[in-house]
Amino acid sequence: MPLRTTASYNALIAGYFRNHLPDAALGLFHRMPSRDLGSYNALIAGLSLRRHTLPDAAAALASIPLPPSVVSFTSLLRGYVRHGLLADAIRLFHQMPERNHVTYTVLLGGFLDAGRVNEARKLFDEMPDKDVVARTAMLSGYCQAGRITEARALFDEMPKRNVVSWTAMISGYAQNGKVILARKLFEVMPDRNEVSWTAMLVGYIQAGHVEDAEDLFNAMPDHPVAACNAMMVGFGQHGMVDAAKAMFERMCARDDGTWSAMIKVYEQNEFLMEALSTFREMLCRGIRPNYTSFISILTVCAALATADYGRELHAAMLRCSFDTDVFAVSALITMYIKCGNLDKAKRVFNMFEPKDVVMWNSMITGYAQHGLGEEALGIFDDLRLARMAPDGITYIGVLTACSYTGKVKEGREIFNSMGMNSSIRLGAAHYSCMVDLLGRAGLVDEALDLINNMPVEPDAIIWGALMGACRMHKNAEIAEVAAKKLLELEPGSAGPYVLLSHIYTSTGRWEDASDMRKFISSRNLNKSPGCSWIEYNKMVHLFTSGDVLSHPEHAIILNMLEELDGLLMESGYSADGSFVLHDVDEEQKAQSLRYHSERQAVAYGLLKVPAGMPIRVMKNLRVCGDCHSAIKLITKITSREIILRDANRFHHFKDGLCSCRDYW
DNA sequence: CACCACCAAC
Repeated sequence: MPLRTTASYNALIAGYFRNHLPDAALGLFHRMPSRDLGSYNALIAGLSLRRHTLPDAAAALASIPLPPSVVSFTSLLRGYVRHGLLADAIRLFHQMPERNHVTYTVLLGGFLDAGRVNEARKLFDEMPDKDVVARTAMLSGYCQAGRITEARALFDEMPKRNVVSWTAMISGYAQNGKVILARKLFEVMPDRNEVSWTAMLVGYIQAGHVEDAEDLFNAMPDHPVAACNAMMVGFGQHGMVDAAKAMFERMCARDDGTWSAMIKVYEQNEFLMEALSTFREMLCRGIRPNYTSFISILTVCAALATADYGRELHAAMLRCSFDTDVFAVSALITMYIKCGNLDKAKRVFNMFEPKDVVMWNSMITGYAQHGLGEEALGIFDDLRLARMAPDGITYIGVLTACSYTGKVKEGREIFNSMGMNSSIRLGAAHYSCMVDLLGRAGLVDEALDLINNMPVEPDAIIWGALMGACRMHKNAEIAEVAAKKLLELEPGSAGPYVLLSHIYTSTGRWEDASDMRKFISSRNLNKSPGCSWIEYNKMVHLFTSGDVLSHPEHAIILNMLEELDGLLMESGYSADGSFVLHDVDEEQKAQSLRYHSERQAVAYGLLKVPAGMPIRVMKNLRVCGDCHSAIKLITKITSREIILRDANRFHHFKDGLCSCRDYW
């Protein structure tokens, strides 16, 4: 048996740590015949990889029987930086007996990751001998902060540049929307590696130039996995799912990023089932999901509202220690919200520190979607107490909450306060929230006034909000104004015609209504198909409007639907026929109200979901008004609780009432 | 120790 050197043991220890086998590494460390400083350094570096073993790394450093070297200290410093413990890193840096250029560069990276660019620059200036690595780190720090002029100045000042510095500068231009400048540098750089090619490729993809990206991809000497992954994402962003899938299938060397890119492509293009099955296939092949694939799959879960699967994912995330990442936890919160589990969402939210603005927004928007105005405003107050700066999306959430709960006074105050806050740019989305708020509250004239005086061009969403308000408050005159504008902006869509005919009907203008109906049926207008689904027994059961027969258990579903009809009739319910018309845009070929997809899903839920458990139904479009009334009554007759998530919001039905208070 | 990919809210 060959004699093993201490150095080879040390290398093996480092390898075990890198491959997520800390126990094997520790075992070997304790078993090895003799240890040198390199062994202790490997141990410290390994224990610094995971956040929860950082204290062990610090203890190991303190207990080395030999005098520690710069490398020993720097390994722990790297651990602190990696896990965002910048205060500890700074403290350690100052305690260190000596520092080399690596030490400086590690801490520099810490400042840059935290966005503390000016402090990074201060440290950089204090650095005795600045090597090309430190310069490049500083340069890319400026680029990430969007300070491209300073980055370029640093680049021009550099005494020596290597391919990494060139690539950093190219990437900086590319990420800051200067793809032409990036290309110019790319053309003149002395030598390129595959990272340079990939950086340029990503520049094109982020600028939305898929064709240029494809040309560059074809010109590349070889195709690194990162470039293929980026290309897939680029295809996905342009709806080219087939191209992305072809790339995925052609690739022989896939990494975890490839899998998460494929899942992301499916998720983004609403191929939700494909996203789920791809994630499952990845697990089957024994590939550890990285946190990005968790994020994508949580987003899929949120869209499908598969609560049980979502809970499983949460458990898996905890096992992988991904619950420390803001992005992943935000996705988790949104998943719980969209699955209707607000308590759990709030608990996850409360536990996570430090929260970023997106996380606050997730929570505020979540409450708004559930029609919980008080709670949304409460979180908004907490946000301000925490001295967190709200952004434009925060206000969309808060205004939506006010709108859904009729808080006109609060909404007006908040809207006006936005104008004072110079860091918030008032966009069309904010105006549409406000138009919606005023319109729902019956202040249709004021809403029209607001539109006429707004500084940005009103879009289809704004006119649509006004139109909806007109229908709610039976204002045919303003509805016609809004419809005309809507038809200019979106000539192919059926929505405005349908709304208009509905308003004519409800205001007694029968002839106009009839003309409108004829017009709608004579033209082939865009109608999106309505569908609803329900998660049962780890499966998603999908129902489409007017088509009961495609479900394998259609016989019992039909029975249930008929039974429900009988019960509804007995309690004096009569179908509101006016919604048949309204539903032309919502339900493709709606033949009968009771075949609406949400009604089928509710029937299936009543059959399958155990008594005492709420029935959770999802719908891709806005809930039909007649179904809304029927479901209210169903909860009273059957003493069941039904939670329906439609395209806009949640409806919690219980004891014959809905949480939206019929205001939606 | 620096350059490329996979990443949350509307």
